[in-house]
Amino acid sequence: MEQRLIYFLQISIRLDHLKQIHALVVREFPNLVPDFLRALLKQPTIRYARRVFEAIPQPDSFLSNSILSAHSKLSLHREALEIFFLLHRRNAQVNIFSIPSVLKACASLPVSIEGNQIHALVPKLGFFSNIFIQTSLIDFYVKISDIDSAEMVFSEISDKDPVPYNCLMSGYSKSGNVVDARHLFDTMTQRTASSWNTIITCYAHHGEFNEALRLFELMRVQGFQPNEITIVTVLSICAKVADLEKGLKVKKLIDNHHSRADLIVQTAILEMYVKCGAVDEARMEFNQMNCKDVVAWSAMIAGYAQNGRSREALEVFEEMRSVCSEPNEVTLVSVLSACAQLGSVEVGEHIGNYVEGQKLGPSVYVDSALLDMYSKCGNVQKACRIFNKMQKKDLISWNSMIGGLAYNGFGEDAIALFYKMIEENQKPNDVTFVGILTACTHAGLVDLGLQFFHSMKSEYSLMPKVEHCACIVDLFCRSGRLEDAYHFIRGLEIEPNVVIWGTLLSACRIYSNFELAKISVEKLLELEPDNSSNYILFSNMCADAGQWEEARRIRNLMRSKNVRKLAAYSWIELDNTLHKFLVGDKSHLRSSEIYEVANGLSLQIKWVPELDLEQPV
DNA sequence: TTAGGGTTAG
Repeated sequence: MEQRLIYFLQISIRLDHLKQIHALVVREFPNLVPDFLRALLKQPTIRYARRVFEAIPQPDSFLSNSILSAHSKLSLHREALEIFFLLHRRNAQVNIFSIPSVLKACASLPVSIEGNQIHALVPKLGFFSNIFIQTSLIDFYVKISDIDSAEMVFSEISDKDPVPYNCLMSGYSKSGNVVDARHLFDTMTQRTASSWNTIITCYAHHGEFNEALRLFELMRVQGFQPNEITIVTVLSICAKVADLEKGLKVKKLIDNHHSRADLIVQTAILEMYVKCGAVDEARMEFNQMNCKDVVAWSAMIAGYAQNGRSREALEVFEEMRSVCSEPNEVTLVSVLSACAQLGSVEVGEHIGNYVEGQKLGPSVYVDSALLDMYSKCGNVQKACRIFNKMQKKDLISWNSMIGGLAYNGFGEDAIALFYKMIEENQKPNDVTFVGILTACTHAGLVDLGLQFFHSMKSEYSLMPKVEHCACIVDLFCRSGRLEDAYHFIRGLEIEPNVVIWGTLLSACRIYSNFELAKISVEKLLELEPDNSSNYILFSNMCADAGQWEEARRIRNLMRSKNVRKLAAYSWIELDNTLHKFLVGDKSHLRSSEIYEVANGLSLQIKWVPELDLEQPV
């Protein structure tokens, strides 16, 4: 009978059944109460377990620890803490095993006062130098960013056990102290694969990818077998540096020594392919996965979106929904990013309505992605409504809204929003300045734009990047101040890129400045000798100015380099169908209808150079 | 029954 009861407990999750068994246990088999309780220590029944436990007048320490660790494992940290302090108030048996669980709860919440109280209790309870307690204390202090206390506990350890070293090392890493983390690593006499993982992660988090990869090599030279965590860490580094060759070498290690079945490892391989631009290989990896979790689906969707293949990203999302996989915040953000790139009003509205209908809690990530999508699809009003409704805004929400207003031609609103952002104590970053400088160019506010540009360094300690300089060049060029633009370019500390010279060249065509055009085109032909538009623009200018010899020289140069002109395609979406056509294209069945709709509703028409016509200019 | 390190995003 007793065995059958325990069996029923293991398979029952319905509360009414459990209550019946509980009644039977209490009445007929009181010695089975601890077994009954332990059987309840799983996700669906843990709350009932706690009520049963609290009704036991004097639980032994084994049972108390089981309750504590079960709560801790299920991430019910607040409850674990309450149980511990209840036990302590009741003067119940608390032994050496209780402390790590409850410290883990304090570290995870995190709550520093309670953690400090437990630290103070440790000597009172007679637990002086237990390595598990000391390690948990270090971990707790690391998680509450009290590195001094972590160091103090560490200095009391006489044992050379690597785990506390790993904990403190990760503490140094998290507080940005790479030097001390490395010093600690170097002084370790006993290392484990985890020690190597911690130091490799430390360098990776601080952007020192080459040193991280060097340590990975050293780890193998010293005979340490990389585990799944090493592999995932190193694959993520290969992804960040877009080193496909190295990534493939790491992948080979898995084929030789590890099970490929690990979903996290497979997702890391997928991500490595994605970041190296090998999306088709990523898809193959994705197809090979036996089971796919939400992370794998999201990674594949983001992979297509990040590589400009938005339609495929949306197809994967549809597939995900058709197999009843529940999307999370990250999935939705990736899908919205794909819609934003697509710039399609209809698809954007469709996905936007779906996301808004998901009844998620407020999410700054999803809301920012939503407003970004709406503004990139041209619906700034809707973007503003979302932005205004957001209870919490972070830097990226502000940047998305400022950029959204600026790119849609609402320059003055974008600038007003920037002042509001400063008023609300949100510090801007370099992306914010790309937004407001763009706003100034669209609103023709040259002086204000220059003022913002100079304030980057003087007020916000931000070094202007090449994209900010390009904005200033654009600012001068749009108001016809070509000489100022050129003077500005010459004074730059950073190397001007194709955007900068290209902006100047286009302005030279508009304002017929032949001299500056010549200078710009020479730079452009150096930087991108295969771009046909530079040759064409300049040769047309030469022709306009009657400089036939120069025009011929440029065209010959273009021919000799085998540079061909790309045809400009325009496309429009109508009734969920994408219609593409060339200039003067009469072949499209509904092109007249499309023109009509486009003109009447001022729908977006984008010009995309795409096709090599294989004909000389 | 007790400790450390990893994958997806605007």
